[in-house]
Amino acid sequence: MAARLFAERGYHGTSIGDLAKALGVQKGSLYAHIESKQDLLYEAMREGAEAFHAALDTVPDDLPAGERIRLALRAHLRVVAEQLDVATVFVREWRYLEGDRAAEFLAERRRYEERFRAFFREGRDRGELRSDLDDQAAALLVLSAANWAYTWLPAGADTDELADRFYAILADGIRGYATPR
Amino acid sequence: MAARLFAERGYHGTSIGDLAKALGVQKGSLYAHIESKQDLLYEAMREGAEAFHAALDTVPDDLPAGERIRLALRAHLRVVAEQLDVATVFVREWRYLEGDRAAEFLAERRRYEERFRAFFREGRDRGELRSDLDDQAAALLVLSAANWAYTWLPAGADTDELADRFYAILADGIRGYATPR
DNA sequence: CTCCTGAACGAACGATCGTTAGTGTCTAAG
DNA sequence: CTTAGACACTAACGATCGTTCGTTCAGGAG
Repeated sequence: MAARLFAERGYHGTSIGDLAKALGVQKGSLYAHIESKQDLLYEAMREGAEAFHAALDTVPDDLPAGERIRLALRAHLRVVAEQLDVATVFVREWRYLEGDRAAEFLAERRRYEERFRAFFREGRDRGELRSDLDDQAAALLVLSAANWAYTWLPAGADTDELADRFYAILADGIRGYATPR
Repeated sequence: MAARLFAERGYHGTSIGDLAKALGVQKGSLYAHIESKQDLLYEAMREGAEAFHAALDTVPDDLPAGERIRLALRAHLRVVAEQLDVATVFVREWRYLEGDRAAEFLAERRRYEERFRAFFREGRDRGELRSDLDDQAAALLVLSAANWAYTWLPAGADTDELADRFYAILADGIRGYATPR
């Protein structure tokens, strides 16, 4: 609920009064449930972190690297489309977290991105991807597409198909067969 | 100057007092130069729009599509690294623009992204890229990497080399030569 | 029934917000 | 020398901010 307004108007652009009105309640009443506005931001961030990690957990370990990347992209985009508000807070509004909570977010995100990077690194090391693959750049490219998705993904989109289209390009590239190097 | 604080703390997280202090001036004094806080956001957005378009203008028309995409990515990342604050406002803070100015931004961005998409569409139609290329998805992938860059690009990075690394992956893909389809 | 607890209320708090107004000072053109 | 304009100052405006307070009320436990 709070995530929706934070995603819509930004953390600093959303007042306690706005949140209270959205809940049909006086603003003072909110403090029976929270200690501060920061709490609401923190809760939304936690929800996002759990959703993204849970989605990654559904990717089987015993598939080739390419398949795992494709499924990881599917999983990520699904979270964005199904929990757009929470995903938006996780990707964009987290930076208004203060103190330890900002550090906690950064650790959470680092862990998430590292799980992604591992797909590429392991895939190359096992010979399932190009032996000359720049795994850092490749991971960054995919993570960029994933992290930017909240800006354009419509709420009910077919994210599986979209992820597959991204992956097809990523897998084989855009160069024409007959194009000279 | 205003762009720096907007990028750092967000538009709503930056007060007129903050801006005045950064300029070594009393906050009332700012109103000899602007009409409202919105003006500063608008100016930063305009600066960003001009920088990105000017960068795209440096890409020659008479190169193969692949080269133009590579150079466009170079140009974009260079703007992000060299004008990080303004780029951040253009990519993230624009949404706090009100009224006509929000619409103006959207038109500006649509135009920019369309120039990018044209590289892919024309490249495929001319046979310089894969004939079965999903140009919409490919453009979205590159634009995502471009638009996300402000979150991780260090200020003095070698963006040309980075752009080339991205392009190498985009051009030939990540799949191993011996990997079965 | 009484008691306790959780939740909501309405009013108020001090702080800060963006903005305006009136005044003073410096500079450069007439 | 006078004047106009640009720019900075201080002070204050009404509005809104996040938060606290004392109170009321409903419902379940004893």
